[in-house]
Amino acid sequence: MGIADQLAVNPLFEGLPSEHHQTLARIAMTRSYQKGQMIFAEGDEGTGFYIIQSGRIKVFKISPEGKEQIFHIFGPGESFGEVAVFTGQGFPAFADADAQSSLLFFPRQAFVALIRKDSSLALNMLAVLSRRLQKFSALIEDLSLKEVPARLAAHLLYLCEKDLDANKISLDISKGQLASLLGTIPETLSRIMSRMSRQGLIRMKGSHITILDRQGLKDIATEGKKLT
Amino acid sequence: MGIADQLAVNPLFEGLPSEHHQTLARIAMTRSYQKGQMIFAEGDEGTGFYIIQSGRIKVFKISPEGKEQIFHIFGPGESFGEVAVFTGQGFPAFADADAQSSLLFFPRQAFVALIRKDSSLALNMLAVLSRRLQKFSALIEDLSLKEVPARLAAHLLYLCEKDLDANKISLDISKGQLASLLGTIPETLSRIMSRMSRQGLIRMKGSHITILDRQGLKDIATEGKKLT
DNA sequence: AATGTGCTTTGACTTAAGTCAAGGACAGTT
DNA sequence: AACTGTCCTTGACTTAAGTCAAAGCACATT
Repeated sequence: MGIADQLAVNPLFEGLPSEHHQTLARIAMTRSYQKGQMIFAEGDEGTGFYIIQSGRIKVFKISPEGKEQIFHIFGPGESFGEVAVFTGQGFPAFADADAQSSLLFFPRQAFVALIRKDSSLALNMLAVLSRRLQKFSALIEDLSLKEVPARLAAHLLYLCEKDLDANKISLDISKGQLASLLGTIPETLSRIMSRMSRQGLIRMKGSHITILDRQGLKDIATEGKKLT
Repeated sequence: MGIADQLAVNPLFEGLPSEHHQTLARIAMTRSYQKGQMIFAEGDEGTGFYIIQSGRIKVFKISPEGKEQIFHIFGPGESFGEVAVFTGQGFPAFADADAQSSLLFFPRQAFVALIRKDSSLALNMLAVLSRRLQKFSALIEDLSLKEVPARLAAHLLYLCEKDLDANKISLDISKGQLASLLGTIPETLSRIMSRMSRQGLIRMKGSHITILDRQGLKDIATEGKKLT
């Protein structure tokens, strides 16, 4: 499949005339990254943004003490780094490859020129950024208003819905990373998961989790219901 | 000053041809709100967005237990509620008037039609949303990676820079609201402020704060330095 | 089968921050 | 000047979650 065809099915570019996909494909540059390799650092000049062809990218921040908060883990078809393109300031976070990855890089100048010509592209971009803003709202809400069990419960339900709709989840990230995504540390996550198991809410076997009591999890996630 | 003239100096609309300011002025509707009056609730359908002419608007979420996290307090010239316009989903948070306010409301349909015609408007909107995304990143970082003294120190330094550059700050919001903006509660904020006073970092008199040791605050805000 | 390396779990302890409850301070009103 | 409501502060206590340290597991390699 050519690059233009990949772009045609991306939310950012869908609905655009196909000659624009051609143009986009021409300005895009393919870049490969090893697992663990850094893509950009916080504060780096934002010279463009990325779309993931394959692999997985982690976007995160680090505290002075070295603790890491993962903002998002992006997979194939998703884009990241757009914010710096439009603010003109540096990247607001770090990004590195969580696995061997292949990315498309869109240089800022060329992309802005394109967006100026095609308002559908602009609207698509606005939709993508708006949705990201919504996700961030949810994350802020969770971090400040809910405790860890609620965040975990919500996340498990989310995974369950988006993946296969059954009650089985298989984590594709390590529990340490999940902890960081939830704004906590592995020890705390581990303890809470075993409490949930003990109460019959979930069953755990390695990276395989089965949801046993969906309603119970919902109560913890949304109502103020406590995990004893 | 006519509405079109106000719009001309707004970041969202600057640089646009003046006939567009006329058009925008025509689709905008003026709305007034009493202090404490709700503008929209979380989940409400996003039929448009707002620009503040005068007054002050609070955007926030509420936990099931009733605790409130303020996301942002917007003042004259700032806009809010744009996200719902582009996602098509409901508003992701609550908004109410923190003081008697006068707003301009831009209905979604008409605005999207306009943005479709003028890519400069789209780019301005992208810049505004991107900047908001950056702010959210900072808030997430603070909430999950820093403790309250660091957040407070950072906020005081921020206020000091944006307002008059002297070392005097006068809070224009209540300390209770400041607590919520920092993701904590009034009691905790109060204790930390008095610790900072005791250590000679700041002087406090009502809603007037003087920064005595800028470097000391910086150390607490950015380095992992503790407040004893 | 044995070794090692990197996750994950568990336990004992510490700590930051929240809760509850009681005073103060202050501004506006009568 | 006394009253009232609101906001702010302080104190004693509780609790969620982080730290540190030690096993335990699991999987890959030799």
